[in-house]
Amino acid sequence: MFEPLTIGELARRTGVATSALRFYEEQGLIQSVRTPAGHRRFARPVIRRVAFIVFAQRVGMSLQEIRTELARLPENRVPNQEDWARLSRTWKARIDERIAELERLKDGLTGCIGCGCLSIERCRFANPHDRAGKLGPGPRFWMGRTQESES
Amino acid sequence: MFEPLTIGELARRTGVATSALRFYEEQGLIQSVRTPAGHRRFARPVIRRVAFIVFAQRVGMSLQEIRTELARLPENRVPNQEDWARLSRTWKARIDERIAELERLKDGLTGCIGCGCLSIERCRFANPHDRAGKLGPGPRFWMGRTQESES
DNA sequence: ATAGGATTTCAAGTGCACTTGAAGTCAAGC
DNA sequence: GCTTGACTTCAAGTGCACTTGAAATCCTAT
Repeated sequence: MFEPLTIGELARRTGVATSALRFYEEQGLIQSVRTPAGHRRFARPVIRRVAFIVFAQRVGMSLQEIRTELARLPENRVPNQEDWARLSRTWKARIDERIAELERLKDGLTGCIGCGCLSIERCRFANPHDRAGKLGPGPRFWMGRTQESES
Repeated sequence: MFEPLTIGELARRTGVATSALRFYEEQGLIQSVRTPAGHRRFARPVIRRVAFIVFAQRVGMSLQEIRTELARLPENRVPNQEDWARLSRTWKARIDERIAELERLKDGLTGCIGCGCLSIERCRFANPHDRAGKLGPGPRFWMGRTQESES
């Protein structure tokens, strides 16, 4: 059988720090089995899972969202190529949304800021179609900013 | 003369919370003068500045980077349309970089994850051209992940 | 047998971009 | 005069995605 990986090996193969891998496991994004001594052993398909996490983060997704997405993979067997391809397809759509948003922002840079008639209040570019996002504290990157100005 | 704005008015006109506006001022991103009573009064061009901050954040820039960018505006006079248009041009270029990166990620989703031959170690998509970014703790969104795996 | 590296857990710290709360001052309407 | 709301400062808290450090254990090589 294929040898499972130690956390150090997984770190080297994915470029993700061991501390991050432990964190991902704690958050339920990846799994491991333990040796009698309590050391983690990661099955080789975990590499791909971690790779996906890295990709998705760079697209701008939170670990929360990524967990939800990974949950769509089969649990009772090793995900095959088609499973990953299916996930990838929905993510491509998400990336396209991001790209579309960036295009809008680019236009808005001319329409709202570059020009003289700035009216950010009703600017369709700055707040494209009110994505429902987490409001509240913390970075709000990519989050639609709704009417939360105050009162 | 044009009436300056109270912090509440600026908040309403930009959709940014007063607490955030105070934070931006503290961080040197915007400025105000004070009334005899110590209340802030914002000149009207500040609206545009705040709008730019909101845009730039949605593109994925940190306040640090935005401050640097805003520093390119003239300090001794109210920025005119050409000043803003100049800033906007460089930002359009940045947005295009982001879009290009997203396109690469989209390809990588097929090349690295969707297909069967995953080799994240030397994946050109996951780590396109090693942007020098802050490494270390904190979210690393959009940051090039360099060889920081561990020894 | 022992040194050195890899691993474990757990608690606490970090950076960013804010928000929240307390305690007080100021301004406008009744 | 009094309430109401907007404003002030300052300290502390929040959410995310981790990292760092301490103290202990495990594995490997000499």
